Amino acid sequence: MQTAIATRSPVRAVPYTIPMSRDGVLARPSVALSNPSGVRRSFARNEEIFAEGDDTEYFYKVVTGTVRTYKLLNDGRRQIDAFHLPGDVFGLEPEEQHRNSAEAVGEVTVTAHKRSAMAANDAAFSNQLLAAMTRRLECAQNHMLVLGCKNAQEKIASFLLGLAERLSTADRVDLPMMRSDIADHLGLTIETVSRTLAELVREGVIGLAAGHRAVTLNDRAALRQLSA
Amino acid sequence: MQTAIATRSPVRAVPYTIPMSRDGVLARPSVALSNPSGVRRSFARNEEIFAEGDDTEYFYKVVTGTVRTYKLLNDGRRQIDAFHLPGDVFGLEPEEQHRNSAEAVGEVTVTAHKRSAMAANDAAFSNQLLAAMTRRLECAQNHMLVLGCKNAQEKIASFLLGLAERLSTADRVDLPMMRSDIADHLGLTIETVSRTLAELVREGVIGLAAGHRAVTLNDRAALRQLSA
DNA sequence: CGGTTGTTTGAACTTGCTCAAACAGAGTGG
DNA sequence: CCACTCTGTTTGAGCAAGTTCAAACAACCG
Repeated sequence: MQTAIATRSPVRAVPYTIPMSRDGVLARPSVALSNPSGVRRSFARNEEIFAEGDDTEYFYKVVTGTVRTYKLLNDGRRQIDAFHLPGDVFGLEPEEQHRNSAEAVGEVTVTAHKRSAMAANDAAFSNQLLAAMTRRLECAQNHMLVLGCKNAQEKIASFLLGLAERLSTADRVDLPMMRSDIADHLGLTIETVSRTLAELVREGVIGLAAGHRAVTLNDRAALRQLSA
Repeated sequence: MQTAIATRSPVRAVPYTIPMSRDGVLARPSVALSNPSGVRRSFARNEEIFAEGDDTEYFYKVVTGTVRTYKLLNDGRRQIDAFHLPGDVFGLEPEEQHRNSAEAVGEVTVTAHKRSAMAANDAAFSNQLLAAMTRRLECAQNHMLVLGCKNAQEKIASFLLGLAERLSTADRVDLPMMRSDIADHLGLTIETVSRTLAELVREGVIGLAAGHRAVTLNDRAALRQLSA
C-alpha cells in the first residue's frame, strides 16, 4: 500500500508518567520556549534525530530545514504524521519515551532543550507542554479527516495549501521533501502523488519548477475548491 | 468515498487560550477526575452532546454507553476520530471551542463537569487536561497509522482487537456502533466493513451473532497477525 | 402485518496501486 | 569535458482493492 523504507522496532505500549505542575508562574503566550536558546544541533539529510522508544530527554525546535516525524508498521510501511518547519516544536511529550521517530528531511538545524532542565520552573514548562500537545492534537485530528475522507486530489490540494500557509511565501512553495515523503504523509504512492501534481499542472491550478521541487500556486481559490 | 450524514458548519481556526497552572497540589494518577461526581446527564441514541464550535464549558466522562466524536467535511463526509467507552473522558480541551462534535452512539449516560469550576484548584486540573490530551494524541497518532497505511482487513482486525482490549470482555465484543460508524472511523464504506467481517467469519477468525452486533474473537492470534 | 432501519450480497465500475521503463539532474571519476 | 552512476521523478499499461449502485434480507416496532 505504501513505500517500504526500512523495517524497525515494533510499537510498544508506553506507560503514562506525567510531569506535574508546581508553581504559579505564568508562561508566555504559547509557542515561545522558556529557554529560548537551547543547544544548537545540526543534522544531515535523512539523519535520525530520535527514534520511537528513545527517552524523551530532549525536545527540539526547528531553526532551519524540515523534520518529519513518523511511525512504522512491522513490514516497513510508514506514516509521516507531520512535517515540522522552522519555528515548530517537536518531540515534546509527557511520557518517558518518544512515540514517533524523527528525521531530518534535508539539512536541518534545531535547538535541543533538555526536558529535565525544565522541571524546575514547572508551570511555565507544563504550559508549553500543553500548548505543544494541543497543537499536535489539532494537526492530528485535521489529518485524520484528510486520510480517512479525502481522495488523492483533495489530499494533494490540502497538503499544498497547508504548506503554503505555514511557509507564507507568497504563491510559491518550495517543497522540502521528496515525493515518497508526501506519499507516506497522505496515504498515497509516489506515482499517485506525481500523477496528481501533473494533473493539477494540466488544469493550470499549479505550476512545477526547479527540478519539480517548487510549486507555484496559480489559483489558490481553485485549489481550495479542490481540497474540499 | 464515505457516508454523507449531514452537512454542518465548516471548520474555523481556533485561537489558543490555555488555562494556567497555579498550585502545587499533585493530581491523582491520570484518568481520575478531580471532581469525580459531576452532573449526571443522559442522551438518547444519536443525540448531540456538543457540536464543533460549541464552547468548551463542559467536558464529560462516559458512565454507560458509547460516544463518538467526529469532524465533517462540507459535503457531509465524516471522520469519526474516536469512540469513547465507559470511563473515558472526552471534550476536555484547552481551547474555548470544541474542535469535534460528539454524539451518543446508543443510550448514553455521562457525568458533565464544568470546566470553569476546575480553574480554582488548577494544578490538578491542568494535569488532568494534559493527561486527556496525551491520551487523545496517542490514539490519534495510532489511528493515522491505521488510516494511512492499512488495508480493509487490517483496519477491521485492528479495530476489533482495540475494542476487545478496551472492553476486556473475554473473547466476545458487543459492538455498540453500527456499520456506518465503523466505516466512518476506518475510512471505508459500510459495504466493505460488512464484506470484510464476513470474510473474517469465513476464515473462522471471528464469529458474528446477536443481529450481527456481537463479535466473538475465535482466534486472537490470527487476528493480530491480520492486523499487521 | 407493513414500514422502517440496518445489514448483507452481487455486479459493474473507478480509483489508486503495482510493475516496468524511461527520463532528468547531480555527482563522480576517468 | 564526457561517460557513467545514482537518485528522484514521471509516465504508461494492467490490475486489484474498494466503491457505487441496486436489490434482497433480517430484525424490530408500531
